[in-house]
Amino acid sequence: MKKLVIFAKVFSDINRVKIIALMHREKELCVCEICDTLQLSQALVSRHLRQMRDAKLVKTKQSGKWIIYSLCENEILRCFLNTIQEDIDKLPEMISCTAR
Amino acid sequence: MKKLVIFAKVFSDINRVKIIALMHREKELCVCEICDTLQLSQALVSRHLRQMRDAKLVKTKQSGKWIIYSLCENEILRCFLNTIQEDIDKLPEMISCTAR
DNA sequence: AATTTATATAACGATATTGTTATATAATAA
DNA sequence: TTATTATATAACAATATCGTTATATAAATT
Repeated sequence: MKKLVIFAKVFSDINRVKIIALMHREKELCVCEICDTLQLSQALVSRHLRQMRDAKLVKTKQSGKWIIYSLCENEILRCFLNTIQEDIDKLPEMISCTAR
Repeated sequence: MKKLVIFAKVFSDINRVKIIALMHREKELCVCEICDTLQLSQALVSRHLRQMRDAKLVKTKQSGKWIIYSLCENEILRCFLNTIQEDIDKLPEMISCTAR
């Protein structure tokens, strides 16, 4: 129940849901790709990612100067994602990090 | 996506999740049964129920001076509930409204 | 070594949410 | 009609959250 509440908190913000949806579609993303694609400030995205990481919803790996984020495998998350399948198609087109 | 966010907001508070879990187990509840069973103040329960009603997660019917609350049928809700099946068994024993 | 680039964090004001206490409303019982 | 009971709402302080701006850190490039 506590875990559900922690996850629900993550899903209770539209920008975090967009980030999760994008991450689901693209599998792996660096921070600047999220900022550029969703048109959100770097500081905001960084903090949202931190919250998602604290909730153990995303994991990271370093690749040079980039931090690559991806979703963790999780039943609650899978269930959540099922409910927004149509919205995932409506996400903006990916703006890739060309430097990478 | 908006609907998921609205629902997630409801699920982002432990007391609301408890109310929903109890309602799932008991099907129909008046406000005082929720207060007594979960040991929460009437004003607090009343406001939580309002939020859940605004999110169209619960419906009500009047029965004399009691307002009977029950869950709406809903895919996202069903999915949420699946993730907390074990916790539902751990909920406190029902304190029924004897006057009713 | 100095600069640039990617990301994280701190500080801030604005707003939202929580739980409480007090009060209002509305149905029933006396 | 008055009192009681069930529920809703308003007002409040405490705390949390959001998005912003400014700054820190750390890797890579020059």
